[in-house]
Amino acid sequence: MSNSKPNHVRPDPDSVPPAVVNRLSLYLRELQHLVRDGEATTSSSQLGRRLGFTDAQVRKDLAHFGHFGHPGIGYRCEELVGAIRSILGTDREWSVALVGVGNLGRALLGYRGFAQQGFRLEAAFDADPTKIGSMLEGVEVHDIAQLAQVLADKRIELGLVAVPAAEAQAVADQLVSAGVGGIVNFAPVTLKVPEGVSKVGVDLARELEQVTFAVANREGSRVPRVHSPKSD
Amino acid sequence: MSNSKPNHVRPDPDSVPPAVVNRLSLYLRELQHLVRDGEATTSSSQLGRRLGFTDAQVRKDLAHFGHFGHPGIGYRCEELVGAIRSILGTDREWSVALVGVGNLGRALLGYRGFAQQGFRLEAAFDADPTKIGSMLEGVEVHDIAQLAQVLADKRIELGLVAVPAAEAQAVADQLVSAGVGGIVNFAPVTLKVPEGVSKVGVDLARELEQVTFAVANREGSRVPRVHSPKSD
DNA sequence: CATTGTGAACTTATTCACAGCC
DNA sequence: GGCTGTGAATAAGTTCACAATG
Repeated sequence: MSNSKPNHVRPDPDSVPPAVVNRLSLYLRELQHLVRDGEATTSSSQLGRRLGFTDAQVRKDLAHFGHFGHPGIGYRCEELVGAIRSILGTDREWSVALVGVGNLGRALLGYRGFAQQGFRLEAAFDADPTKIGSMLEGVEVHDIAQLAQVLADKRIELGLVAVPAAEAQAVADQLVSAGVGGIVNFAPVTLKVPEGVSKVGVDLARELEQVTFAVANREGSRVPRVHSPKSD
Repeated sequence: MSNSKPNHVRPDPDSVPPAVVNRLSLYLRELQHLVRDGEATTSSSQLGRRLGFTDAQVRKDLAHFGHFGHPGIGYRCEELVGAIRSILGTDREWSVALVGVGNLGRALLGYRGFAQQGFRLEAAFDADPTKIGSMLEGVEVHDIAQLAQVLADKRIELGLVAVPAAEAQAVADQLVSAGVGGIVNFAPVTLKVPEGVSKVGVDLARELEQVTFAVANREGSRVPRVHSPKSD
C-alpha cells in the first residue's frame, strides 16, 4: 500500500527553495549518523553546529514542512529521520536505470550508498556491443536501443546519465520519452529537459573548480611552484 | 613571468558568494562549448538562455571580477574563457592526489574530464596491501602511510577523498597536515577542515534525493503521457 | 542599435529575539 | 533550564531599467 498519510505539510515543490531541499538531505544524513551513534534526540543547534548552519536556519527549513520538534526536548532522531525521508520521498524504494557503462558508470553500479538510501539500480544500458548482455554488479547491461522497452517493463522512475558529453542530450531525451521523472546527469553539459522532469547535474571538474577558486584567490598571488613554508 | 598582472579584479574570495563561483564554472563550460562550435562572440542573454539565468544575472556575476564585455558586441568567447579560467585558477595545471582506490576511486582515476580542465592526478593511495604498488590508469597506488611523504615529493595541492565514510575524516586530517589547499570529498559525511582549507562535498545519494523530492511531491498531478509542446 | 555595466528597486533568504512549552 | 516555532528585522541576491558605448 502506498503511504497515504504523510504527517507533514506538502507544499508545492516549486515553492520550496532548492537550497532548503539541499540542506534537508544534509540534515537527514547527519541524523542517520546520530541514530547510528545511539543518540535519541538532537537539537537545531547541535544539527546546525555539525553542519555549519545556525540553529534558526535549521528550524526555519523544517518549518516549511510542519512541526517536528518538541519544545524543551529538541528533535527525536528517528522521528525526524522518518519525517525527512517522507518529505524527500525516500521513505520508499526507487527504481533507477543507468545509461553509460564506462568508467564512471561502472563505479555508480557498484556504489553501495545508493542501496543504503533505497535506490535500486535495476538496469544498465550501453551502445558498445562488447558490453551488451554482460552482467556488472548483478545488473544486466542492455542495448541502449532497448531503453524504452526495458524501462517500461521494469517501471524505472529515475535515470543516471554517464555517457560522453556529446551523447548526453540524446540519452536524456530517450529517458524522458521513456517516462522517467528525473535525471542525474554526470556529463559536463547542460541538459534540456521538459517541465515536469527534474534534473541534477554533477560535473566532477566543476566541483574541483569550486575548490581551486578558493585556493587560487586565497594566499598571496599565483606562485604555485614554490612549496609554501608552513611554519605552524 | 606569467605570474603577475591578472587583468581582472581579485576580490577576497570569501566576499564572493559561492553561488556566483558555481555559476562562473557553468559559464566557462558553456563558453568552451561555444568555442568548440566555432562561435567568436556571445552575449549575456545567449549565455543566460542556455543555462536558465537572466542576462542581468550573467552580467552581475562577471562584474564581481571586472569588465569583460564589449558594449554592442557582447563577449568574445576565447577572451572570456581566459578570464574565467584565470579567476577560477584553472589557467594553470593543478596536482591532485586521490585517496581510496575502490569502485569510485578507480573511476575518478580514469575520468578524462579532469585532465581536460588541467587537473593532473599524480598519486593514489589505499590501505589495502593487495592494491599498494599497482598501477591504475598510469598512476601508482601508494600505501596510505606514505601519504605525507609522497604529497610533499610531488607537491600535491588538492585531494580527492573516496574512502568509506568511517575513514573519511582521518584521511582528510592527513591531507590537511600534508598541506593540501582543498579537498573534494565523495564520502557521505560532513568533513571538518580548518580555516584556510577549502572543501566541496559530493554525495551521490544526496544528489538523487534532490530529484526524488521534486518527483515525489509532484505526484498527484500525474500527467498522462501527453505530447508536451517543445519549449526552450 | 544591440549590448554592456550598474545604481535602484525589488525579492528572497537568513538571523534575531522572544512568547510559549516541556 | 533548554528548546521550538515564528513574526519582525536584517542581509543577501536578483531583476529592472537606462545611460554609456563601440
